[in-house]
Amino acid sequence: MSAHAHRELTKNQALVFGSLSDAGGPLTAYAILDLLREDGFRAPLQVYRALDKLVEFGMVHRLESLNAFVACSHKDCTGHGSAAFAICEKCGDVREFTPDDAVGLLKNWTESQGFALARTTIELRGTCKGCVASG
Amino acid sequence: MSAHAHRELTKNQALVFGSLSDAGGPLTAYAILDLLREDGFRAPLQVYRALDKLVEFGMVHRLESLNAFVACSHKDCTGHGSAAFAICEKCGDVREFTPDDAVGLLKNWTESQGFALARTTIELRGTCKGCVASG
DNA sequence: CTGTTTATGTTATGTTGTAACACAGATAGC
DNA sequence: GCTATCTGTGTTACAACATAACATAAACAG
Repeated sequence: MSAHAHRELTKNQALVFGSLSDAGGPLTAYAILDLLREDGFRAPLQVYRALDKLVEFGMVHRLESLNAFVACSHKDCTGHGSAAFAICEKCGDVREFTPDDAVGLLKNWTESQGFALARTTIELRGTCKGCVASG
Repeated sequence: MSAHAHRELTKNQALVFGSLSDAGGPLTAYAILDLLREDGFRAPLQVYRALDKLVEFGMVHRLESLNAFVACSHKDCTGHGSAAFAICEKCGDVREFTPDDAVGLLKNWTESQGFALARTTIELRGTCKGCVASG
């Protein structure tokens, strides 16, 4: 059982996380809302409030450059290092990875500047291997 | 004379770039629109179209996590490496820097995956030196 | 001088995200 | 039991960010 399940999610949080897990890729908040209308969701705030908590828990990541959200691909997201994302602009696939070496260098820079780092956003846009091959 | 000026900007592009340069920090498209109403701007598209070109030219960067835009801090932006940004959540200050070492490691990862990298987004959130000291 | 490309102006609309207020359920302390 | 508080929820309305579609004009190559 994944560490995610250790946390007691509320009903709405579980529904939203389930949508993202089932999707296997990024969804916008409004896409989630549409998926959950049959479960009683009526308004964007129901989605955004659940997403806020899930992001806080580390179970969901926000993709700033897509205005979308994705379930963390790790079994246990809490406490892992900063995530990065490779986003294919052809097929929309998103690969999460953890570039500890690159993040370490960025941390070195922030420390040298006296900048107290709270959160990193690293998003790489391009074309994935499959789409390069077929395109 | 900076390399930026080498390029012949259209009237709207020059107005938008001037706003961002004068601001010395990030502005949203609608903030730019309000600044330029006295110059005849009436609609968001006038701003977005100019921003699209300025970003394409490398003279302006988009900050994905702020939905805002900032003039490149380099004299000659064309052709320089990928930029990164340290964004202070207290005072809103944005520092642009060029972490070639970290970007190099990210490129190594993409190459090992067969991912054709087109563009990197690196945005660091936290508290700048001044705000750490005063807070 | 005509076809093409690029920039522009304008209206309307689409997409993403929050404010404000009301209510329900759990629970800790008296 | 009772009430204070905290968290989650439901709903309406709205704010903020971005683009579609269509029309006009200026620049320029052939």
